Amino acid sequence: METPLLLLGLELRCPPHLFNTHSRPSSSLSLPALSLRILTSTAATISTAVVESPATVAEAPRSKPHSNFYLKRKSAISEVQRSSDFLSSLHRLERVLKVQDLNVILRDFGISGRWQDLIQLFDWMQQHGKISVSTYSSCIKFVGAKNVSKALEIYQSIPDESTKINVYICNSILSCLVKNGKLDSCIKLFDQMKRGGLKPDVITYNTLLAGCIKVKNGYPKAIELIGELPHNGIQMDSVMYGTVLAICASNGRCEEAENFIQQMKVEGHSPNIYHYSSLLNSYSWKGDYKKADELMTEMKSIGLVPNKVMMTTLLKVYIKGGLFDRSRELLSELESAGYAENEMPYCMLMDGLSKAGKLEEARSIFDDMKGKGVKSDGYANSIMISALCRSKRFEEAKELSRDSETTYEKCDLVMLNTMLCAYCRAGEMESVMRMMKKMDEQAVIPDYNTFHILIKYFIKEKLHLLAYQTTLDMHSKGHRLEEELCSSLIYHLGKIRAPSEAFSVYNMLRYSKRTICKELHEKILHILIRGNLLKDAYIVVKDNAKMISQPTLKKFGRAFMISGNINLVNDVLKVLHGSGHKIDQVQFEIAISRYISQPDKKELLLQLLQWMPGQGYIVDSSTRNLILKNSHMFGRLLIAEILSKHHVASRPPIKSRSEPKFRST
DNA sequence: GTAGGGTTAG
Repeated sequence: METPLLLLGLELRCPPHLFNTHSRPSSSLSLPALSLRILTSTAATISTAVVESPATVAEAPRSKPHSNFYLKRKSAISEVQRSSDFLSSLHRLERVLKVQDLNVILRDFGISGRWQDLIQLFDWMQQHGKISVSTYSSCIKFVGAKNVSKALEIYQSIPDESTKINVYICNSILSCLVKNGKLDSCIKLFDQMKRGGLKPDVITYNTLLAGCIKVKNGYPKAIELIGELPHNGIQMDSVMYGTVLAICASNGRCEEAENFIQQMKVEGHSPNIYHYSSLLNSYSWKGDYKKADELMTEMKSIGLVPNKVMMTTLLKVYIKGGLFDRSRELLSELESAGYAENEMPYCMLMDGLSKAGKLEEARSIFDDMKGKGVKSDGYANSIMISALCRSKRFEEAKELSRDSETTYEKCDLVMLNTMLCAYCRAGEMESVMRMMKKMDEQAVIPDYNTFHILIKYFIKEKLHLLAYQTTLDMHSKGHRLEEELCSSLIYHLGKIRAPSEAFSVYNMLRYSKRTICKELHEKILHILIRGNLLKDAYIVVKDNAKMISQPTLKKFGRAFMISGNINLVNDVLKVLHGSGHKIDQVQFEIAISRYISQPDKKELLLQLLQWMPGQGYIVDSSTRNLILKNSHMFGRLLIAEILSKHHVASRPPIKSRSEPKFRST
């Protein structure tokens, strides 16, 4: 709910024209970026020199006594920080405190979580014109950690266009968006900033890249961003290689990860434990334990000691590679190193074993873990419940769910879903309802899985209308519907004579932009015809005629001729014919007799009769007689003229006259 | 006087 609102908010609050300024940042403002670039891209000797000089400058004042004014400012800062009514202290010390002093206080408020004070101070600084670039960047950083839209509001409130494209401020707001998982809006804003004249630096790009790590489609986006670097004169640094490697790893691109490691070595950066961790993680996708072992050897040879993350990741590789004996050994190593104090590595192994069909071995890890008193938040139980369900041991799964409910007060969505699933599979209606109530009470927002589990269960319990309601709910919450489940629901709704509900499910599926299987059109068509929802049936036919079988089209055509909306009869016939379907005589007969019984539709009858010969159709003799008998209603002359065309058309063409010769005898 | 990186079970 919050996401779309926020995204919309961004667009509303950042109309493009605000960014279309052509002002450029002053040269002094881009200096920090320049010095960073020097720091990161030059040889170690130079960078040492650059780093050392500010350090000596900073130490210099210590030998000299501080000026009176400096000491006054210092004490003013701490007075405001400690004051119970800081606004009045501020008012009193207004003349002493410089902008940078206020910034110090602002950051202090941010670090100690005094949000209200931070906002008040920021407002005060704005009102008194004591505001700088640092004020904005710090304020956005701290506010954004709690409230992104407020941070965006602050960013948008910056009156000066050139300040708005200050790289520090831009990095700060972009980082806020990334940290809140709003990569799309982040990229949008970034593009606007660039158009406004922002000169992004290495940190800007790294911030954006960090946003690509855990999103789907993050890899191509990252590659695109990396492609922009040369154009902006930016060299990748060690941190950026770390980010990029993490992206490769989370997308299973191990070859690309290897290439980046190679490239960074060539550029003179030596990989650290983070770089190696990501490379190792990239091997976990295919469970490439051979490469993982080689990597561990290389890493140790250059003196890096594997840490908890590294060893846990290695465990993941072994599990994925199906090396369960070595996984158990490694788990023991983690235990003795003190790296298995929480349930995570046990969970990984249990899950891997259960997915490999080794339920008993998973169970033994689970019991082992419980016996050791490993700290658990309930995930281990949840994995075990899933494992039991996977092996269709629903009674045990249900028992363990009960157990989890009493042991763990707090349940997250995944745990709730797992228990819900267990109760559904075991057919425990009461418990299912209890879980739903629990979710409601804890204000847990159901996800795709929750809906899927419930719908499947309701269908199983023949609560088809409830399943339908839940599907509507699922759809309205923006979740993708699954075809197989919908198809089953459509079938059952058809059976219980709920054709409009069935059609609504069909439409939700159809308009969620996916290609759906051919049989579904046919299935819904039968339901609609049986339910006499012929106008809806017509829509299905019109859009999918090519995918529907001839007998079903025929069935539809006849049903429509008999009781479909008379004004649509000609359209239906044209659509059927246009799809390549050969309309049979019976359909024309029914249509025409209906027209005759409703003289006010005579125009439609004339249109139909005029249309038929051109498509190779003629009326049969009984229909012809019927028309002639009623021709006074249409004008005898006109009817005679039209029917004469039917007569001509009824004669076989010259070519086919010779056919009987071949066919007979 | 401001901004940036790695692993994790369901």
